Amino acid sequence: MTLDLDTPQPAEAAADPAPRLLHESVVDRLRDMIVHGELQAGTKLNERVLCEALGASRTPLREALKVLASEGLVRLLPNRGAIVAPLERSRVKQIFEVMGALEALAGELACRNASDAEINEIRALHYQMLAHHARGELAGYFRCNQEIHAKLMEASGNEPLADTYRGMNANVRRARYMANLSRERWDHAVSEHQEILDALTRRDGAALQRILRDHLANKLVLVMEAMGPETEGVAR
Amino acid sequence: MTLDLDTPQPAEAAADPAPRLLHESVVDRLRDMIVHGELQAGTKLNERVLCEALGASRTPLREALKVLASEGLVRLLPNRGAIVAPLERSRVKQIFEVMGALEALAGELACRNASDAEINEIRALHYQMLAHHARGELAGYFRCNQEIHAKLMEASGNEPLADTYRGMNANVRRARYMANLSRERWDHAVSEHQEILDALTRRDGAALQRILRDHLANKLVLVMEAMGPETEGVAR
DNA sequence: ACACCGGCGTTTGTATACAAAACAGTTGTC
DNA sequence: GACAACTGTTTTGTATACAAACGCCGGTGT
Repeated sequence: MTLDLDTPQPAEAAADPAPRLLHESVVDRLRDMIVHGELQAGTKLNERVLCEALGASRTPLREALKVLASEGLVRLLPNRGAIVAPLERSRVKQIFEVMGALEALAGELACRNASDAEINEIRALHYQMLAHHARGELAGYFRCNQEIHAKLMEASGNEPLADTYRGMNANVRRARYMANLSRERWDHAVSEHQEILDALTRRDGAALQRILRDHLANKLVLVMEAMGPETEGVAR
Repeated sequence: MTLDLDTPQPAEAAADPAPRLLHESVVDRLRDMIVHGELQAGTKLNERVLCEALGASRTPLREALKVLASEGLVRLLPNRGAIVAPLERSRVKQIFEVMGALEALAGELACRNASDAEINEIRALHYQMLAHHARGELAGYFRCNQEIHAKLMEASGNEPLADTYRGMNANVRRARYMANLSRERWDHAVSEHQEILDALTRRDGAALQRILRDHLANKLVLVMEAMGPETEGVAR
């Protein structure tokens, strides 16, 4: 199947055509495919196949693979091509540790720097998430959840922080999808999100830090359970 | 199923020549040149010139530029080539904020996970650094300083953390060199390092976190002074 | 004189070509 | 019958070729 890469870019104002680099489009598309599980951990990335699938030639594709490798999503095996990076259990744990620190910092900064409009946007997403939760719509819930955390990062006003968080998140999002929430766990996560929103509204940075750290620690437990006792990705 | 404790790859024994990818060598060389100031912020990166200088052809060079761009060291201007990423004042500040959080986490983890041998290695570097300080050798002092912080990251046992820190550090190291230490400031930095070593020796994670955060905050003040009131990098 | 326009050289973006390395299937030998 | 070496094929790693975009410079018109 052919994948439409050359989107007409409806984003920017009509003035600037915003010439996106081809390899960036390829990076984004491949990252999505990996994060969303279309390309599973360990699968071999055959250049010819991907070139045809993405409608690009080898040069931008290989540039994209190098970038994804530097992000940790792809592993380059010298003279043997590339595979989707395996998700090792220990590595996921370590990434969660880092993400915890990053989110805590973001919470502190957001309490200082966020505009009221940004907080209200997060509030809106929060209620949207509650709606999904009430209906038991897991996919929608996850989407809102991710968006809330992304917005929080944005609201911190620290771009390198948000970028770094995004990169880490891409590495573990595959695993996050695996976590199967019991109703009880799910309810608990939602209540934590309520606390997050409250602390942010009060602009209580210290409290928000603590909650965010706990929230992520709890999430880690779920993911670790879901990943099972052994490493998920194929190591070779 | 069986627990494969025996890793299929018996680590990097001396036997394996470890075939490094060409583009990785190029990335490392270019990164060094940027970090050490041979390539100053804003300078145009002409592909042909760099190809000749590095003895590689355009393909691996361009792959390297894409990777460096994803690290934030290079800025790609569509259809207009690449330049060394400018160092904006606000961005340096933000990166320091993130590095502070990362170092604090590393300190906490290192107090839990570091082996005595690792701590002793850091102690050795610390005394080496004191020697440079006593002789007023700024370059040697900086080198030891960087190594101590890198070792601390390593001792945390969290590889993604160390990698992220390295990436951030590469972005601001150019600025760090600019900081001109008065004797007083320098002495203070050294005394902070003494506190760092003490807390690590006591494995007092909470204290180490606090010290590391302060240490980096103080460093930021120096760097900001050195950078002057305006952005340093050429922004065009 | 100044502003606008078109040609020309340079540089980038992309595609393709070539060579070396790895994998698989086969065959020969022990 | 099994193991090892060989060869054909595929796939990667690198280099080069081609086309479009950009910027500069001179010319021309007002």
